[in-house]
Amino acid sequence: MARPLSPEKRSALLQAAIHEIAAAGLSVSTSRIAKRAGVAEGTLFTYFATKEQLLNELYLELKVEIYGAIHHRFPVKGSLRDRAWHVWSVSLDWAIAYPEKRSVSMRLNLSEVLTEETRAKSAAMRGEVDSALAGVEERITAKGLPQGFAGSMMGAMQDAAMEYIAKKPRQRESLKEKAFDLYWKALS
Amino acid sequence: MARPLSPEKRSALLQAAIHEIAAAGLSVSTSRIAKRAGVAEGTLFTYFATKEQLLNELYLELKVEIYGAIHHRFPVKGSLRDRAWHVWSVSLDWAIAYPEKRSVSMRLNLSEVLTEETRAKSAAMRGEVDSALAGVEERITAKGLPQGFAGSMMGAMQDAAMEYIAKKPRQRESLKEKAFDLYWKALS
Amino acid sequence: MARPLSPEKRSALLQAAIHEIAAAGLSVSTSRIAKRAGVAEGTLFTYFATKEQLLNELYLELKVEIYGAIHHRFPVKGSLRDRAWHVWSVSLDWAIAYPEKRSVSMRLNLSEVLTEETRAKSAAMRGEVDSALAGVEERITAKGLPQGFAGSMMGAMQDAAMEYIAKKPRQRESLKEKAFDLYWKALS
Amino acid sequence: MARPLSPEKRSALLQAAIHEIAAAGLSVSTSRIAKRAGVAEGTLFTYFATKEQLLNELYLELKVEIYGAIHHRFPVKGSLRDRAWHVWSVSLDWAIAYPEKRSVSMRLNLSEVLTEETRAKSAAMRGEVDSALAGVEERITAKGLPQGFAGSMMGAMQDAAMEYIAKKPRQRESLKEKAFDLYWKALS
DNA sequence: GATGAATGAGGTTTCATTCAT
DNA sequence: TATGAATGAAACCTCATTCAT
Repeated sequence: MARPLSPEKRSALLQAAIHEIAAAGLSVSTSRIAKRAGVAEGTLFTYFATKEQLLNELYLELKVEIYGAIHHRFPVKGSLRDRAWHVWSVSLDWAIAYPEKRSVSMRLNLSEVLTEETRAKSAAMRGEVDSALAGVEERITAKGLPQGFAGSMMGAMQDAAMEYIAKKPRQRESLKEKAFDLYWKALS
Repeated sequence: MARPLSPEKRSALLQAAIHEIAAAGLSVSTSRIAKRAGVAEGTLFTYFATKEQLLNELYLELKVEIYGAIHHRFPVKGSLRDRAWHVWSVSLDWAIAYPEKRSVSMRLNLSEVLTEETRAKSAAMRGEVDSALAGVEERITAKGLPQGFAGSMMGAMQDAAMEYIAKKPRQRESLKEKAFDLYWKALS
Repeated sequence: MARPLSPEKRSALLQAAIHEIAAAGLSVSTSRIAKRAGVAEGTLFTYFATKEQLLNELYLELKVEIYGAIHHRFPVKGSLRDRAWHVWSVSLDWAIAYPEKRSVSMRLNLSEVLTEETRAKSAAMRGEVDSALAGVEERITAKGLPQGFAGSMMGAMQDAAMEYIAKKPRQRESLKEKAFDLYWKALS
Repeated sequence: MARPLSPEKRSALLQAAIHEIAAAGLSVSTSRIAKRAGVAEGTLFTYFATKEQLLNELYLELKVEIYGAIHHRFPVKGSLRDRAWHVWSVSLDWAIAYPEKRSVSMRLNLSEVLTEETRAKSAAMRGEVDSALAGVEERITAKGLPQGFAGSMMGAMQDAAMEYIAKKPRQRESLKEKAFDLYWKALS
């Protein structure tokens, strides 16, 4: 093998894509991404066959990252509330720590570039988390709401929380907890 | 001015933009929009100076529409819960009735094309609704959460509800109510 | 209609394509063609949707031209030899007069860009000429050679003649006649 | 020189070029040729400095092959007709046996990639054959046609014959002979 | 005002060639 | 020598916008 594909370059390209997309949307040019990554225009295409592929891989990379963080030190034996809190806390922390990644993830999710395959893989990852919070779903379904609603609701409430935490980063922990309390109360 | 600008054409253009953007994203070409509206490419630019302006006006139009719907038959003298329910119900109905408009609105909101001015106007309209639900915000702030959080939370929870109502349209009213119950419980 | 598509521009583009392709092959860039035609790069694509389409239309245009020339003053009542001579003479004159067109026509014919449709249309035009020379084909088939061979042979012998006429333009008429004599002798 | 250039690889590259060019034209990428030859992209350039050089060498290789076949068992002492028949027969057989090579040879001949040097070398080879058929040329020049015309005419008539032999391979020998008869009659 | 041809900058992608390994 | 990643020029085509009609 002459020169192996460099994982650093691949990372640099994905990272560059994150910055550029967060700043200017999914319509950023591949040449800007390449330039920011410090590689030639053509090089981008030795790592990702098309722009669309780059975007799909980027989305999965982000999902792997967030779900990986959730799985890390997951309180398997904790109470239901403990487990829900873990998911809430970790994913909110991630969104706060990496606002660009969160922005890119949301944009991709709303876009038309994600393939069925990508969506399926992403759903599979989400499924693992959902099953870890099975009890929450049960409470929801007991109320006559559909399976999965609790998860969506958490995502939705986190979006709301994010907005305010971004404005007042100092009160971060306090806001995180208070918003979670609301969430938990709704389910109880 | 020989022939005045025709309101019908303006509407047709906005309507066409909604269809096209919902189907293919904000990157649809102005020529597609014009074609769908049944006018010439150039005509679009006599109604909107630039594509960006078209998009901004479209966003405001959508906001005017939804807030107008909310104001219509608003139960000014109703209980706080009644008023909250009215907002919840009307906006959810609108989102269900016009999924394309909702999609376009969300896309625009996440994009970089909205000007400060547009965002400000939109916020002003939202403010009117918020003040109609002043009591809700008070409850929230009493808990130490920031002003506006209740509104964001409603939007977020509606997004979650939407997703499921779209899947099971028959249970629409039931789901709407149950999801609202959760919302209300969180605030109580 | 705002500004109608200008036949002059279309012609200029086709003419420019002829010059450029004759000089540098089918791989000339659309931008060179546009530049030579004196129009903007993008304009080429308002006249021809793709480069491939430009090439196909160009081929047909050339075929129409040559077959049109053959049909003009065709000696319908002349002897078989007269008619064969007419075809021979006119097509050779055309090739001599427009060496670039001839070159482009040959290149296109050997290329992979011509669609089935284009080939079919071209064959239909050729068919008309063939039937005007029906007697020639009969002689050929009587010898056990396949239908169409006489036509191909004429084309082939003209190619050979062309080469030398190009070198000695002064002897043009003489060479034309002598080469035709060879052709006619082969068939007699 | 540690490892000498491998003749097998050189051959494989030329062979691969033939297949690819016959299928997709002279614009095939060097990387496709290399892949088909089973070598790395870069390796192609240790055997041929540029793509242009590869093409020129390929053309000469094909010419060497065909003229070599003609020289093989050439009936030096045969009658003029015998010698002409030998050339006719061998070259037509070759074209039938290797349609891809024939196609590539024609494409290269019509292209702009052949250098003066290549054309000169090719002409020199052709010259040898021509002189072996000196008598034929004499007949032609006696008629007032230029030196070389007989050879060109043979090529041209072979092209015509090829077309039909390809369609009816079974009648190959018969068609070969009949077409040669026409050729010979024209010259007599 | 309405039309749609004209414009040319800019987008994605390909490719011959170089060069680190 | 062989490899294939790296390069960046150049290709085809799209598009927002202008402007002659």
